[in-house]
Parts: sequence; C-alpha cells; structure tokens
Amino acid sequence: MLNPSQSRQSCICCTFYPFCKTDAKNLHAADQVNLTVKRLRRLKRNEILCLPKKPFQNLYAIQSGALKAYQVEADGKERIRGFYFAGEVFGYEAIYTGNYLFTTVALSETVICENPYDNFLALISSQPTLQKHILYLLSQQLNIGSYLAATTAEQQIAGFLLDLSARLYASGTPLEFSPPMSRQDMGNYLRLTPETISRIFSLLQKNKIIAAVNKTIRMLQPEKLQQIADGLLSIQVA
Amino acid sequence: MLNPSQSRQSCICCTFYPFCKTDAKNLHAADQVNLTVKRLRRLKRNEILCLPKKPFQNLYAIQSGALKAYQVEADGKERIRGFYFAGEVFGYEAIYTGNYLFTTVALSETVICENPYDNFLALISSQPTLQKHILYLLSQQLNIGSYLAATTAEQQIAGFLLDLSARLYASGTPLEFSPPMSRQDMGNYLRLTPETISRIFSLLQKNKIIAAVNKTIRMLQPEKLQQIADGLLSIQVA
DNA sequence: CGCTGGATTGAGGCCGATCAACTTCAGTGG
DNA sequence: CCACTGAAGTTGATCGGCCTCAATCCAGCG
Repeated sequence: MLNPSQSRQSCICCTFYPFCKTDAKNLHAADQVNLTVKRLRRLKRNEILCLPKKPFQNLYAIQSGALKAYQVEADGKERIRGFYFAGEVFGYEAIYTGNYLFTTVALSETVICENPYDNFLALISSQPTLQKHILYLLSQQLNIGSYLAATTAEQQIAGFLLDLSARLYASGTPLEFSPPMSRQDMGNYLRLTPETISRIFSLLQKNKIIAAVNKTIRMLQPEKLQQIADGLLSIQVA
Repeated sequence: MLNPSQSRQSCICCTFYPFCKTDAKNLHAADQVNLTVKRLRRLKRNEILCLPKKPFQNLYAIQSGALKAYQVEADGKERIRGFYFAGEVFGYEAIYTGNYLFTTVALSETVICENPYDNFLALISSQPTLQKHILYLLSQQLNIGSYLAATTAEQQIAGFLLDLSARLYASGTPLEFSPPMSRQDMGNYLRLTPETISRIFSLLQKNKIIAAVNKTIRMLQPEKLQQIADGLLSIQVA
C-alpha cells in the first residue's frame, strides 16, 4: 500500500495517488475527467467542512492536517464520532444515508481533495487497482476504534494512543507524536471526562510508560501500553 | 434498494440479486464466471464459519439466519464485535488486514453464499450498479453500532433494540421480533452485564414500553424507545 | 421427575462522573 | 516586556451507576 509517512503537500503523496494523477504528462482519459471535477481545498483551524443533513456529494481525501466529525445529539450535547488524518478518506458513512451525518471541522490547518462521488464511481470503475485500494481504505475504517469496545478507561486510552501513533505518522519516530485534538475531545470520543483522561495520563507518566512534554507525547514503553490496552496490565496507582 | 423483507431461501432474494444471477436463462459472461466459484452453504446453530488469522479469501452474503463475530481478547475473555443478519455481508473488515479477525459462528440455522474476493472484485468491476450497491452496504456497516457510543446503559439498550428491529425485518410487523442472541451476548456486545440487560428489560416492561413474551420482543412505544436512545427520556424506576 | 443453563432479582463495592479549586498556558493589548 | 484574561488542563473530594457476587426462578429436555 501507499506509504503515508511522506509529506502530503501535493497530489503525489495523496492516498489516491497514482490513481488520481494531475501531472499533465501522465494524463490518461480517465484522469482527464477526474482533473476537471476534483478540487483542492485548504481549511483553516476550526473551519467547517460539512454539516449534517447536507446531501452527500463528495468524498474527501485528506492530504495533510486532521478532521473531527461530531454529532449534536438530541439532548444538545456534542458527541465526537471520529477523527480523520492525512492519508485517510472522509465521507464513506454518508453513502448509506445519502446525507452527511456529522458536523466536520478541521482541527488544524488542513488540505483536502474534494472528489464528487459520481466522478469517484466512474474513476474506480475504470481502474480496478483503485477500486481495490478504496475497498482497502473502507475496510480500514471498519477496523478503527476497536478500543472503543474496551471496558475500562485505561484500556481505552492506551488503545487510543496506540491508534494515534499508527495513524499520525509523526515525521520522525512513530513513538512520538502530537495529538491534534484537546483532552476534552479525546474524552468526548472515548466517552470519558477530561478529568479522567488527565488522571490516567498522569498515572502513565508516573509509571514511565509515556512522557508528555508540551503537546507532544512520547511512548516510552509501547509494549506496556499494548498490554494495558489488552487488559493484561493495570497501571500502578502508588 | 433491495427489499430484504422477502424470504431468502434462494438467490432471487439475496442482497446481491440481481447482480449475481444463477438463473441459467439470464446468464451473461460475467455471471458465468461467478457461477463457477460462488457456493451456497448451510450452517447449523453454533457452527463456526471462520476463525481469526485465517487468510481472507471470501465474502459471505447472508441469505437467512444470523451470525455473531467475536474475538478472544488477550485476557482470554470473549468479546462480541458484531452481529450479522440476512441481507447483510460479512467479511469486509478482513480486507484491510488480509486475515479474518473474528471467530464467526451461526446463531441459528443460517444460509450463506460464499463469494471469493477475487471473483467479487471482478464481478463488481464489470457491473457498476453492483459496485454502487456494495459501497452502499459497506457504508451501512460503518453506520451500525452508533448506539455503542451512548453513555448510559438504557440508551445503549434502547438503541440496540431499535437497531435489531430495523435489521431483523420480522416477517410481519417490524415492531415485533425475536433476537437470535442470548442476554449474555447482548451484554457482551454492549459492554454491559447480563444482569444489567435483564434489569433494564424489566423496567422497560413495567413502563409498558416493550413487552417480552417467551423470546419475542414487541415494541409497544417505539417513539419512547427512540427518546430513551437519544437521551431525552429516562426510564421511571418506581 | 430432576437436571441444567439461562434469566431474573437482590445487596454491597468500585470505577468513573460530578463538582469545585487551582494551575498552566495562549492570546491580547497596554 | 509584562499584566490581563479566558480557556484548557490538573488535582482533590464526593456521588452515583454499573459491576460483582450470590440466591432464586424458570424453561427446555432427557
């Protein structure tokens, strides 16, 4: 599969590349079609990408940055349903309902490629390799968030950190990364309060399992983090 | 989309029909290919369909019955990751990892259509309508289990019941259905104990919101169930 | 009829939520 | 550069919902 650890400032590092070329020299007929309809967009922090009940039209390939998708529940509370990072695609859920379900905002400066679904269908029909890649990406989405099924807070948080490190691909070592979302957002997503997040982060630091300096998290003992996520290890309180 | 309320004893009512015909009179070239590889299988109750780490090869279209997919966690406990009913497709998650992740067993007598993935890819490449339908089904899977994000037990259970009623399509009214899984399985899936499931079922009955006779559940006030799922209403304890 | 496993009901304990105080930090303007 | 401000993060004390453990009930079945 594609290597998402590269910089994603241009199409050449997009998750759809090389199926969705824009280099003029490489254009085929199908790419020509594609070129006319897709559109690069740059979102500022907190800028809204889409709103719920908006008719589904586009899939979005994230080139850099991060998105958060949330619903406003009937009781008025915000509930975060997912985060989307560079190399991933947002919008699949809306195929089923025909409308976007979530309010989606950029967590930081974010570059996305807007791809109309009709065009997308035509594109993957003409390119079996791309079709396979798309199904792969969709399958990935089905697998994300498995740690949400965990029962204890420390299991969920450990799983979340491991997931982040795998999906964020910090430039250097994957053991160090900067979550683009607030503790509040983490807690909301994991159905935990920011207080609980904070407490467990503190315990993880006291046990030298992670180190948090500024906004950066370094995993000192990822294997222990995995054990915690698996329910094989509990954090020492003392 | 297809109407899953029909009986599903033959291909004519499969979720892939009419894309995946077996009627000799309607065979096209692509169908011929398909005919040679797909295979109907009948599973007995508790019969295992697939095991974790088995290389991914087939997608399974469920014609009748129900499947439960679970993992055995590192700590040895069983954790149910999903239920699959007639008209749905099982196996998408495995595309990403290349191996099946779950132990999958039949909850009752179940008829499935085994479809090799390579053949599946070829099939949908040749049939844009089917491709669209597949993406629709995949998107549906992404939307299932949204009630798992709820915070309270009664919200989750109410959401689960509404989900069941929509996906089980009981022959007569959708307000009455028979969950094919035990309380234990429900609780495991929702991260609740069977005791909690039982208690809340009792409360729902005392409040005349549902009626449970034998294994059958009848929703007396589905709108209240929806309100509970949405966090707008709490069950009266008295 | 008794056996067996699931379902139900009750009593007490623990984990995470709630509420509140304090600290840290980013952003702003003097 | 520093003071001010408001939001985010941390830490502590208390509360409540769900889990745990246990007893009982019940349906299915030989």
